Amino acid sequence: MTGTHDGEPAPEGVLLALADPIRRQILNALVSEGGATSTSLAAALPVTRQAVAKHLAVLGRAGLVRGHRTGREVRYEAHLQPLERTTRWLDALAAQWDRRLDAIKGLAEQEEPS
Amino acid sequence: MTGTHDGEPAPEGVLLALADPIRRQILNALVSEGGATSTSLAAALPVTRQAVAKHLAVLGRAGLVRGHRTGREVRYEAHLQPLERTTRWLDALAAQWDRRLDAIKGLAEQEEPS
DNA sequence: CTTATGCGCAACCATGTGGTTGCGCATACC
DNA sequence: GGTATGCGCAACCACATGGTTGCGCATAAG
Repeated sequence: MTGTHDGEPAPEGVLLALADPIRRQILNALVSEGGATSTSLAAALPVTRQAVAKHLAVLGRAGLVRGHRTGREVRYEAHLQPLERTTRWLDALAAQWDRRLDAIKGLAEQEEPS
Repeated sequence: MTGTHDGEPAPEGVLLALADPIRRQILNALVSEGGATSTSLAAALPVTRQAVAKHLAVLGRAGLVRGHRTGREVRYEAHLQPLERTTRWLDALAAQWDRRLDAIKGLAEQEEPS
């Protein structure tokens, strides 16, 4: 029972969202400028507004971005909580695996008298 | 000049690899058992050996896994350095964005006398 | 030598993704 | 009122992904 104690449900959405450079650029712009619209974002990126909208949807599903409508505009803002949860999750995962790997290597040395 | 000082080149491969549950299971098994073959991995997973081989290729491209051939078998082992680099990278990213968001919110309060 | 096992390669398929264009609607501007 | 702007929806396209099956080859086992 080598405790796989996961606990938190593995934030796949965040990993997936962050694995794309354009999505990172968008998030970066959102953070730098404290929010923006799909149109303004598209102006600074090499893709159309529609493509940006799709990326925003992905970021939204990951909980990294939320959009508030004001009049005919929709202003998107970054929400970093999921990112921080993911950071901790990843950290824990790496640590756990590291420990397990060390344990195994320790065993190997013991049971192999050379 | 709000220093984007990236420094490290953003480990997309690792994020992408880790965003898939099966790939995580594979990596987990590799860590737990100190290495395995595509065949033995497939036996414990709901997919064929070929599918596992493809996942191993993805993990390999991310530098998370390396395979050594011994006779007719190929034993794959986990390599965690890229994972740790990614952890640090993600951590730095989150911290940076957090600081920038705080800065922006600070400004907003200042220039808006209510 | 013959058989069994483990891998790699290739074809194939369904689905998802990232991108585009075009259109219609609602809100703001004059 | 009419015009311009911002968005959402839908169709469409090319390509990547995740999966399968089938085959052939090389190494181990009998």
